[in-house]
Amino acid sequence: MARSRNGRPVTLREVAEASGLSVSAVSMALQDHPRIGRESKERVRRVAAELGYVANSAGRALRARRADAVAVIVPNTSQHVFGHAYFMHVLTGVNDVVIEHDAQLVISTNPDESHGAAAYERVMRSGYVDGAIVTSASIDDPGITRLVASGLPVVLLGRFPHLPEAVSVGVDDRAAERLATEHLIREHGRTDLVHLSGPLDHQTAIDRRDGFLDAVEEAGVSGRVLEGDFSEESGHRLGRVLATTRFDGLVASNDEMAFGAMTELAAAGCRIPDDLVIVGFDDFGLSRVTNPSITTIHVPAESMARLAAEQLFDLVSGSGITGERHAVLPVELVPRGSCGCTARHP
Amino acid sequence: MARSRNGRPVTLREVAEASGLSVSAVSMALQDHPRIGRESKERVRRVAAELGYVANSAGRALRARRADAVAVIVPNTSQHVFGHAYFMHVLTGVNDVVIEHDAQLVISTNPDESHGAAAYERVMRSGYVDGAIVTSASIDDPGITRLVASGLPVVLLGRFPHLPEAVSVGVDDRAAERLATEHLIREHGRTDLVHLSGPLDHQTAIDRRDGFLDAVEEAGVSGRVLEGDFSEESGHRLGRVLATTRFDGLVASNDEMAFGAMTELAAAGCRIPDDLVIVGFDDFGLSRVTNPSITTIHVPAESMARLAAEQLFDLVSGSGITGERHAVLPVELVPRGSCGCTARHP
DNA sequence: ATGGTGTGCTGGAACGTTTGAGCAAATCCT
DNA sequence: AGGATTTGCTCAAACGTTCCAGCACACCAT
Repeated sequence: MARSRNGRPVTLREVAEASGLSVSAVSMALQDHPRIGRESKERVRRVAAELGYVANSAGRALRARRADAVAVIVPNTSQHVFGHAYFMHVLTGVNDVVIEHDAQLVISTNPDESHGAAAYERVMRSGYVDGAIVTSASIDDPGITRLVASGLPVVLLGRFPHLPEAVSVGVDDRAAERLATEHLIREHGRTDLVHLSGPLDHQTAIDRRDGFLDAVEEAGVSGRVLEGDFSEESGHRLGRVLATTRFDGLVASNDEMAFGAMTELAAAGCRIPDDLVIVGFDDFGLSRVTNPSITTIHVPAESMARLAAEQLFDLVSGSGITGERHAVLPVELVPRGSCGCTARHP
Repeated sequence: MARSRNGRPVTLREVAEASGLSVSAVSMALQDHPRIGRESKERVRRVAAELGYVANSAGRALRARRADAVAVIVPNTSQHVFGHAYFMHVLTGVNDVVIEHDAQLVISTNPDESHGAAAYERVMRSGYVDGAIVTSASIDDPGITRLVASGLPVVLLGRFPHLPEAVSVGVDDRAAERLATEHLIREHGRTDLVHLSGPLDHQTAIDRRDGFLDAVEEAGVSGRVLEGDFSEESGHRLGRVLATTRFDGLVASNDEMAFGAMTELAAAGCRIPDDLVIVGFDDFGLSRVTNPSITTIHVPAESMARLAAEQLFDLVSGSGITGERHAVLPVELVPRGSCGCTARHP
């Protein structure tokens, strides 16, 4: 029994009439307000269930000035940059927390950024959501800067050094890429390294490159940097370029690029991991299933997203952030076949 | 300038005061109503932009009885069944259409189904969304049945023969799996086949199994069925079982299972595609990157999702469905390395 | 008897928007 | 000139909810 006689959803007023109480009393009863009697509460709950009453979210949101919903915002600039898998992990993590808070999850992407105010700004301001989690945008995305400046509750996923006032959750990409590079140098004795970087207008790409440079500098080994765009295709392209040169270790700034380059280099006759060792970054799925599997840095995207969502709910509720304003989660190196730490599949 | 002096977002009333018109006139001006003068419209638009006015969605939804939002519902039963990649394709497709309609996209999963009314039913009834796209649920999910019965606008993704009155978009799994099986029989001369099925309380798994059986029966070759659950792990498990038996062709009902089984069988010394040919199903990403890559059936998940979203908006707007009530999209066989159609990576 | 406190409820305003009814002035038709 | 139509706007109600102020009554202490 979902809709009343007039064909519209059941309202509080109908529940009130059916239970012989006022609308206010019913509202309070359903909220378990202490000033409503035991019996009345029970009767209201029974009647509401019978009629299939569900509170209208617009009415509630209008009055209570809360939507009980948060958005995950994906600036389209990064939609191509970050592959599918990252986003899925983020969604999974955020969703868990959203469910715990009995809220709704809205996905908002930006159809075209040139077109005046970003679409996600409208979502935020319209009150359709109470706050947003923003997945890594390019370093100078004006929309993000404005969103943060507007004072609406926002938690950034990634490192945003130019927005120090914003709450963020990220990993130490620089230290991680340094770790990965040192693995190739120390454990596998490599001395002639190449780094495939992401697009250098992305903080993530910058940090990972810097970590690579830290490691080669300290170890005093050779280290070149080639800029890609985080796509498998750019890995292919750079792989073809590299096939004609000499080097013994490849540090790719994500797994897609590592895979693209690995495919090309293997096709060119390069034996992996004997002639060449490779390390990727992210561990969102791809690196585990290739052959050889790709040694990589595991980024705990789901945990990051969970934490970000928790911070966001803290922010929305007005209580302060419980954790740090700029949380940095630990990463770890996952040794696999592409550096020779585990055997190649048969 | 996003919020007015009182610290709250700018409302229609403030725009009205600032432009010397009534609230109604401003509302109408912003909707480009013919009965509002040219000059007034321009002035209102200028003032609204200056003040950073964005319509409150709760107010609008309450009055207009429309949320301008749709949900994508993922029953948690299928969250494990369908891997990450499928969902991403669905999201991408739906999102495109949602943006075209200037609407919002809500993701709704079901925290725990035993717990009375499904969570997604609440989302629908609360008016937070105008309709929903439901991704394939198990065959007897009571929540879906109730949702469809409630008369709320819903489009199902997948085949739901027991819900003939519901609008749906799917592929012909049976014909597709038959095609895949015939490929192994005709092109590769195989005569002793095994099918790894999905969980047989899912329509998709049933249809694919039936397609396999159609093909082996017609060709008069041997065909066994082993039931898995669409997970890579179940592929591993069944792969280990199969490693001790004789057969020359494997028809897996998705790519994850194909990959799991392939890994085990290769580890057991089986040469693919020489000793054994394998075909998967889905082509959501995995099958392209393994080595050997997996021959598979390409499921156009993104197109399906686009179409489903378009149907849903038709349904919501009250105009009839433009396409068929039960759309079936074509699939195609993608020959790769696991059946010997393309070379193994070097 | 009087004031004080607690309990259980009702009335009504408010949230921001849309929209039908209505109205004054301008314009048109004959 | 007189009526009909058009133009450009205003008024007020309505959407469904929450919650503050208030009221009636019962109970207690003085």
